[in-house]
Amino acid sequence: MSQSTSSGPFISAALERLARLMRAGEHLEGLNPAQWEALRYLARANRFSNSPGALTLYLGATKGTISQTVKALERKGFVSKAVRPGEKRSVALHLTPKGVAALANDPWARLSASAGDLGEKTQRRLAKGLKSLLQLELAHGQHQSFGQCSTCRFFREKGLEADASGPHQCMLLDEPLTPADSAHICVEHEPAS
Amino acid sequence: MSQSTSSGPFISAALERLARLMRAGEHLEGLNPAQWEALRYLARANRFSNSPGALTLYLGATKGTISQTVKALERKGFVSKAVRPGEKRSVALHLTPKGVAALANDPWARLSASAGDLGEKTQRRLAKGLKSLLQLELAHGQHQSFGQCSTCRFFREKGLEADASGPHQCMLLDEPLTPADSAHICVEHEPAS
DNA sequence: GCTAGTAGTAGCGACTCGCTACGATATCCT
DNA sequence: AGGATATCGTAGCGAGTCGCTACTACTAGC
Repeated sequence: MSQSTSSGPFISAALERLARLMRAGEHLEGLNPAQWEALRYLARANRFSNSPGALTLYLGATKGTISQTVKALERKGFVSKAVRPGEKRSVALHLTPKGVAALANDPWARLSASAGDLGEKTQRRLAKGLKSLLQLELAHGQHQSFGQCSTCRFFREKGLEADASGPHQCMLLDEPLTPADSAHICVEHEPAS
Repeated sequence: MSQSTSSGPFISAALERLARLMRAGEHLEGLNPAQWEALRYLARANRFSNSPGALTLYLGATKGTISQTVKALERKGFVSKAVRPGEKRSVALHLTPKGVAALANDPWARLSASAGDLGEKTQRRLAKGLKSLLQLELAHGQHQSFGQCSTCRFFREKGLEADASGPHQCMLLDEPLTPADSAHICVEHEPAS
């Protein structure tokens, strides 16, 4: 387990405080922290992943909570609902123009910018460390990884066989993938070996 | 500002999700996330910093919110209140034995342990990156740094002049500091140049 | 001693969040 | 086909967060 010279306690303390302060600064645009989280997710989710259920898995919350949050976002005009083609139980969530516009004021985007000022080497190391830590946590809690298609074990590049339907393929859902699909994150993602 | 090859977006996304999942796992021991945050702070705060006001600054919340959270912790028996000597307006908060015991099940302590498994170099780099990011964020939001005495510009080592009152001195409050005081975090902390 | 200023509390309204129960669709198994 | 079973989402409850605006109690400056 943990080592004697570990900076583990410092890491978790810094992480906790940083997250807390970001959260406290998220009462903007008429949204609250939970609603920002949902909005950011929907901006990054591909067309297989823009459902309340996927959002539930991503945030580690319960269906009821997410249902309420989505309802609030819809009422405020940041998100619209549509029936998912071929699956009448499910709902497809999309950002409205107002929702997209709101993301320009996302407090976390400012943090991204701050991170960009850090020096390239520091950034890469920080990113690597966070990735490792997140992976450990995901594994521990049995959570989905929600990565991009290109890092998924079900992703197949069509290469020369590429046709009009899209350059790549998802071997799990048996669906063609547009570049846009692949650039976003997916509920079904499983890391490639 | 941010550079073209920046991993800033990945960093903030990983940070956000990690924090969210930790938060979702914090409904334990009859406590909720806000109460855990307060409990952890009080375990780390020195005797100048165990007040509702300091907690307010640390968490970036408002006095009213903290008042409620503290009341809940007191009702549940994790925290006790006492009048602060020489300042009748203020309240000194202390963990009860039950409060100390609860921290053994702190979900974030598990993350500390996970971090300890990361490899020493990765840990140090992660810690350094987080420290830089947190400092940027603190500066941006005009927040207190809440560091340990040894890194504070008001800290003075007494060295040979040390007496029974304690080995070191706080030049701001003009108070002797025990080793325990110095090992905890302080509201009044200002980083040394 | 009067006036600011500071520490903390009280109560309101909007909201989160886990929970249980529920309706609607989908799938599986004879 | 038809019924059991599972999945997707919602409704409503209760406890609690959280920002806000008073408000009380104490302290300090002049």
